[in-house]
This record gives sequence, structure tokens and C-alpha cells, in this order.
Amino acid sequence: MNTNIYDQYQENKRFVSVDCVIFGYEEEKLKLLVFQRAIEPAKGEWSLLGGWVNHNESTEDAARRVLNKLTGLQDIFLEQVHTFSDPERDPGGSVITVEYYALIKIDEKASNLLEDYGAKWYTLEELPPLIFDHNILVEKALERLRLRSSYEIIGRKLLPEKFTITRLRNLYDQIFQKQFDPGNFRKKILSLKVLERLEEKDMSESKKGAYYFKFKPKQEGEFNHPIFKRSI
Amino acid sequence: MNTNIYDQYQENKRFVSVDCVIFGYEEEKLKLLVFQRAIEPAKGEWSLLGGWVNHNESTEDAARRVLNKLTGLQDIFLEQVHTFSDPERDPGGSVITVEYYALIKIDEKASNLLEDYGAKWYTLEELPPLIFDHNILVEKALERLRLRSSYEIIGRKLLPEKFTITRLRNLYDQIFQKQFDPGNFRKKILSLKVLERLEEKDMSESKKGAYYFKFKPKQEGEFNHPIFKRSI
DNA sequence: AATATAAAAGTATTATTTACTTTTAAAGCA
DNA sequence: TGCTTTAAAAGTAAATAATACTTTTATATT
Repeated sequence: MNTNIYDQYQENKRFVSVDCVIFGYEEEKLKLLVFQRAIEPAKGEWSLLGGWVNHNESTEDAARRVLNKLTGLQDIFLEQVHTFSDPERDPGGSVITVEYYALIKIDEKASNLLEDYGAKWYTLEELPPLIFDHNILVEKALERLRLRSSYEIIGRKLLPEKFTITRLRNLYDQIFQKQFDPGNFRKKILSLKVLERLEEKDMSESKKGAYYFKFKPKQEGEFNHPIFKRSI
Repeated sequence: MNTNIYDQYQENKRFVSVDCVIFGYEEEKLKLLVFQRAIEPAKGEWSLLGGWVNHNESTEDAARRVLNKLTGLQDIFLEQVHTFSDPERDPGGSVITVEYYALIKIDEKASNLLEDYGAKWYTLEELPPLIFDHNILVEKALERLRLRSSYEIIGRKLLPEKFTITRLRNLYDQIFQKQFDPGNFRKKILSLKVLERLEEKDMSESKKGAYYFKFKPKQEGEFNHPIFKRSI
């Protein structure tokens, strides 16, 4: 252990954890990965993925560590959401938790790993009651995901390499829980010039077929303004 | 000390602090309150207001406690910004800090209290280098203040009871570091119907005089959409 | 009474959003 | 072969909002 000038304040040390709201997209549905809690209190109940923040580790590193242990994935999109610190929030003791949300492609994960952990994907509507304040954390993560999605076109981490505009629109329908107008959505998205049209078409959804698109490489400072004035 | 089911994880306990970016508005300038640090390391250097998070206290309570000790104010607007946790961020030891920004009326504070703490108001341009990552915290707080100001009309906590539209516009000019068009700003603000015009005029700035306005009581769910499409 | 000032109101142009309708490409039949 | 069906893709017209201005107004000062 390295010397620490704050050792005189040992009294003030606190339990700090991270909790991850894991979003995925599959079968035209935005889904959320939840776990059966492995330790007391509330052992066996549904919970977000969490873990202690180790010494000499940032909270983001801690979140990546627990996510990697679980999914085997290395390059996961993470955004910090909020820190919850009500001393009563966890009946097991006063724990400060830093919340992140993660976006992952569902087909990428090693599903056998997930089963070992008693994990399960739920749609937003089917989500069961979670332990402690975790349902509030989910709400907060969803708010933040919506905010982000209204400033940039999200999907790089949720959709496969190539996808149709209809599929992207469906993702946005799911995130905002509303129906975007197909024509207007297409017009708006294409006007942003962040997608590149491929020559290949997806013929499974219509007779005419829908062009596949992929994301152009990310530009610096691409999105400074809200994209949709009234999406939220 | 109450019993704690997590006692077996004592090893994992961490130092947790709060840091406050304190915004005020005075003489047509957005200002920031900074302090001469009272403890080692970097004792005497400019720093944000901070403090340890005590047991049985939320981070927001901790922020209110240090702000109240300093200013005597009870009802301070606070918004949580971000949690910084790089183990190397504080050379004195690995400390996780939860950042808040506060909005206060400069004339309200007991300035003698401030002097005891070696505090000083700086404009954004004049802000000196701060310790550790505190300049980054300031940037982050400013970003968050801008985001909030683009979703609701801020000023309840920064302006006096009654104020002119010009004064509110000047505050927005300061926050976004740009010049809003006087006519268009007025039109936009009044269309939101959050201000109430008083009969009294401020005659100090023009021959015609400018009506004073005050905020109407806050409505629930008033602002769901960005107010200014391109303010950021 | 004339002048000067910034407030307040007004206006015209352009851009964006919204709610639609029409056309199109290709598959699957008759 | 050519008719039908489908959702994609393109197009359109009206309403709303943003922007860059100009004009009018109320009142203290000269």
C-alpha cells in the first residue's frame, strides 16, 4: 500500500460501488440485461450488474472490469449517468454507487457466460422490480440515453455493421417510446450525412428492398445541437 | 456505529469528497467562487470548494453542508455534474470526488464569511489555474449549466427578484459566451410564458425605461424540449 | 420643443418540422 | 408476360420557428 497523506481521515472512508444499466437491441426491441444478485442482502433478486470499486482503479475501469468479466467484451460503450449516495439506499449498509449505462450488441455476447451469472434480457415493458433503487437507476439511464440520442445518431454500438434506415428508426422508436414518421425520419437522418449507403439491399422486409447503410467514421465535433427539436 | 453487512469488504472502502463549482452573477458578469486550499497538498493554491462526504450523509447533503458553512445560505440550487475517480487525480492520495455546481445570488452571501476562507470571485476569463483536475471540473460544470439553460430559463437563483429582459439576456450571453439578438431573445423568452411583467420600470439604462419582470411560480413538466435549437 | 436613447414591437426571408401523397423496384403470382 | 402487392423512397404543401433586420415608442435630458 502506498503512503497516503489523507491517512488521518481514515474515518471518512466509504463503500463505493458501480452499477451498470446494460442496453441491447434485438428483434426490434430495446432490451436490458439484469442479474440475480449473488450476495446478501436481497440475494437471488433481480439487480443491475454491479461491483466494488477497487483501489487504484477509476469507477469507469471498475465498470469495464465487471462488464468484461461478464460478457468477455473489450470495447464497450459506457457513459456515466449519476452517483447515488442516500445512506439508506442499500439496506446492507451505506454504499455510494456510481451509475453507468452500457450499449452492447446482443448477438456479440457469449450467452453461456450470461447464463452462469443468472442473467436475463428483458424489454422495458417486461422489466421486473429490481432491488434497492435500481429501477430509478434504469429510469435515469434511459433519460440519459434519450438525451444522447437526441444530440447524436446512436446505434454504432447497438446495430450490426450494416442496417436499414427502417431498422435505425425502429431503434429510435424504442428509445423514445414513440413512432417516428418514416419519411421525415429518413429525411432528417440522411440530411445529417453520418450514414453511407451501401449497394446491397435487404430484401426480407419488402418487395422493393431497402438499402443497407453503415456509419461513416466518427467526425470530431460533429453534433453540437439537438437533432430533433421535439423528440423528447 | 451501526452494524454493516458489508464489513467483510472493509478493504474496498474509499475516500470520497464533494467539489462545488459556485456560479454567481454580478455587474453583468458570470462569476465563479474559488478558494485558497486549507490543507496539504497544494495548501494555499486556488481550488474549488470541497469537503469529505461523512458517514450517513449523501453527497448532496455534504455539498450543502460545506456551502452552508461558507455562505450561510440554506436554499441553494445544486445540480450533480460528474464523478471523477482517476486514482492519480489527487497527488495526496486516491480520492473519488462527486462534482456539483451551485447557483447563488452574489449579493446574498455574507462576504465577511468568504474573506475568512480566502475566497474570491473570478470571471470566467480571469479564472486562475486551479489545483488537480479542478479546471476540468469547471469546464464540465459550465457545459452542464449550458445544457440546463437550453432546456429551461435559468436565472431564478442567479438574478434578483425583479429584473429586465436585457439583464436576463446578458446572463445568457455570459453563459453561452455569445451575443443573443435582443429582439429575437425577447420574443423567444416571452413566448415561453414563464415570466410575469411588473408595472415598475428600470429607468437607469434608457430614456424609455425597461419593464421589470419576475419568474412565475415553477410549473411541473414545463420544459421538455430544448428552447434554443442552436444555442450550444 | 427638439434630441437622444435603449426598449419594444414589427417584418420579411429563410430554414425546419410536420403530416401527408405519390412513385418506385422487385417478388409473386395469374 | 403482365398484373398485383409490398414497403421503400421520394416528393409536396402547410405550419411553425429561426434569423436578420427595421421601425416605433416612451421618457430623460438638452
